[in-house]
Amino acid sequence: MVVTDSSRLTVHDVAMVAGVSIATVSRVLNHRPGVSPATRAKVLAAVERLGYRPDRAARELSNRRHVTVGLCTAYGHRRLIPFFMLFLEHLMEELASSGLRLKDVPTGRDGLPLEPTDACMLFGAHADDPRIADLQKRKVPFVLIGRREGVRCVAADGVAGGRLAAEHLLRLGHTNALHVTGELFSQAMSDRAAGFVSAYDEAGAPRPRVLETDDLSALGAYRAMTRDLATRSHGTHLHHVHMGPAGTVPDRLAMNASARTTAEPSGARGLDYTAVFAATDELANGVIAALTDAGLRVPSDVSVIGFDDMPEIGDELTTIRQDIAAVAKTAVELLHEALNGAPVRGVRVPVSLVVRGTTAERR
Amino acid sequence: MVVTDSSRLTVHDVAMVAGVSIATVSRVLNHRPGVSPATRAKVLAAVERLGYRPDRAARELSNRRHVTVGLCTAYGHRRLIPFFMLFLEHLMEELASSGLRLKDVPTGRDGLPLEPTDACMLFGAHADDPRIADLQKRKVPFVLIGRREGVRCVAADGVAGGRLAAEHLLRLGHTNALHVTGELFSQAMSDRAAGFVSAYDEAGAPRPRVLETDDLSALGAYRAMTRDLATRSHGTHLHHVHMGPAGTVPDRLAMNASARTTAEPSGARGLDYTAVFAATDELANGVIAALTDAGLRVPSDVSVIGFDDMPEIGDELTTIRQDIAAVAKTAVELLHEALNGAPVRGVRVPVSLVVRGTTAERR
DNA sequence: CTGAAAGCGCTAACAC
DNA sequence: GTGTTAGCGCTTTCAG
Repeated sequence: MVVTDSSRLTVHDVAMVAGVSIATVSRVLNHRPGVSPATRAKVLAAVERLGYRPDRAARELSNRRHVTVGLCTAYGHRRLIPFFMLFLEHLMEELASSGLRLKDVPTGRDGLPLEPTDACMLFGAHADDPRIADLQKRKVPFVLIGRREGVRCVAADGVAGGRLAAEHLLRLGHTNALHVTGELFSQAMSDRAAGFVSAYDEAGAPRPRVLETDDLSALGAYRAMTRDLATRSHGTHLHHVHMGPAGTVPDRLAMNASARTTAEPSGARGLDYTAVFAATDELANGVIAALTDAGLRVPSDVSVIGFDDMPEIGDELTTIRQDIAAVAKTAVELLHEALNGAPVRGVRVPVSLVVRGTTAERR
Repeated sequence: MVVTDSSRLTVHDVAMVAGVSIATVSRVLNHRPGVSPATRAKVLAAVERLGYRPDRAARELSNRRHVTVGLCTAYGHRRLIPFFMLFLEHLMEELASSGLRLKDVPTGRDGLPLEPTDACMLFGAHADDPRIADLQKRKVPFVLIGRREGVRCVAADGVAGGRLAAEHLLRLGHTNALHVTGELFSQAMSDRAAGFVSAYDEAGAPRPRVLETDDLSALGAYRAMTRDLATRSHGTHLHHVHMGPAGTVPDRLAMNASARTTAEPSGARGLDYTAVFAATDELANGVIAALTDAGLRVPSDVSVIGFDDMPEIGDELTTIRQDIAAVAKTAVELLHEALNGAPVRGVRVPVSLVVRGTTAERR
């Protein structure tokens, strides 16, 4: 009935190709010391050539000591953020196939795991996240998915992404833009905003207004946009942008980001922008819906660009793609380094612009 | 003799306690034929007494004649539906610990896996889903997460859930209710609606109006509600409810569900309802946001009840809880039955009412 | 430094 | 019916 998968690559295949024993292959794969650089290279070459991926189940079974790694994330919102789920899938895959066992421990309101774990993956750290100090004090090895001086961390390059978005928009003639984002309190959000805004500054274009929402869902963006649209169309009342706690936002952003009004009339309906950069694809979705419901067309009236390149968001959205697989892979490498007490390092994964149908030249 | 690691219970322990061999234990655990009822009972007793749980990794490794089970779901929306992700987690856990390997094969626009798999888990089947016939024709063992005469299926009892919601609302005096739901084309949605509506019918209360949205997200509900609120407040134009293809919706629902207007003035702002039953918690979230943005208070002006009891949705929502773990567990059992060619059966998992803060007595 | 061999916990031939 | 035994793919002593 069921066909056996005889084509499964094993350590034996790799050992054979590399001309070594399976034990050596295993050593190399587990970054174990005591293998000559030459043999190591041979093994890695064989792995590469064969496209070998260790079997997760076998690894788990063999590894007697299970390192459980806890997931520290914002309280109660895990499954509500699709991007996070997507990333998590990659992370679990990487973790599992590197022999580690991800334990999905419940986290308290402070975002820390309620049960003790051998290590931690930290998500969405704030500028002054207390969790980091806590983890350091308790000497729990951890890696931060994000960016932070002096801690082991990895993330997509938000600043570069914001820049790419700005350059794309400017190239299309959108000298007046709006930036819709989550709370700038978050490092990821403020990086993206910083890159975007500074590119506009450097181009000598008016500094984009920043519209923050505390709800990262499409609905959150929709509500914020709709409110903003209503306020703006009256042309008088300035929308109040809620900023994070003082000091957590880069100065260049904190200074009356919302208080500027463009002198020249631009865009449809007297809007002060002709393009929107949303900090995530999901936010972009909400932005587009709000724009559409307000009778504006995308991209002919307003261009919209997102960030992440979530596959589910649709195949029309112009966005900044981040290499989720690479981030996850790096995160796991860093975790191993943490477990082995290697020196701390942070890595930023490059992003790229994906032009699709929601951006167009300014009319 | 093999001395077992004190920390881990194994088949050996069970075999020892039951006074049989490990092979027999394995047979019992895998519902394999050829074990006398007496021995089977002894083994099960031992398992029970020891609290033994088979090791997932070992099972997977040993079961190398992999049965890959594909996931057939709506195209491109997987991660966008939190509830689905939650269910999936349970399902994967069950599948893995029963030795099956869930292969997350990409599905085509028709919802069928693009790569051949040994079996399938089918999600969200429609009344006349072509995928079912296709699977049957190709003789691929499958189980449907949903409800459908004549196929192996399991789901929470939507009809009973709708009923519970109605009874709760009626008990609070809400004789006029609105039902916000996804496309009734979906069996789950129409079951919930049917239970809800028929309970109102039987109570002699006005039949609740049904508001459908093709977007199951909170944003979808928000937009639908907001549009409805705007239309209704003028008190003239009747909102057009889009119904699924003819014949797919129970007659009792299809008949001008939206064409009735209550004679008596009820609720705030001349709304024709004082309570809303949302077909999912996520929809409920959108409904609450829309109500709130329209200046209505929940629950003092309008009561809202959801369905699913998603942990992330917040701890304030009154809802109908479904036992996700039980559904997942049953799904896997059914899949094994399918693999073994056992007779087809369908199971409905009971649901329960969870009263929290979004419902209150009608004023 | 590298290889041979003994399992990790479980399933499934194959014997009895 | 039930027990024996040989692996599943990998890690890891322990020799060489």
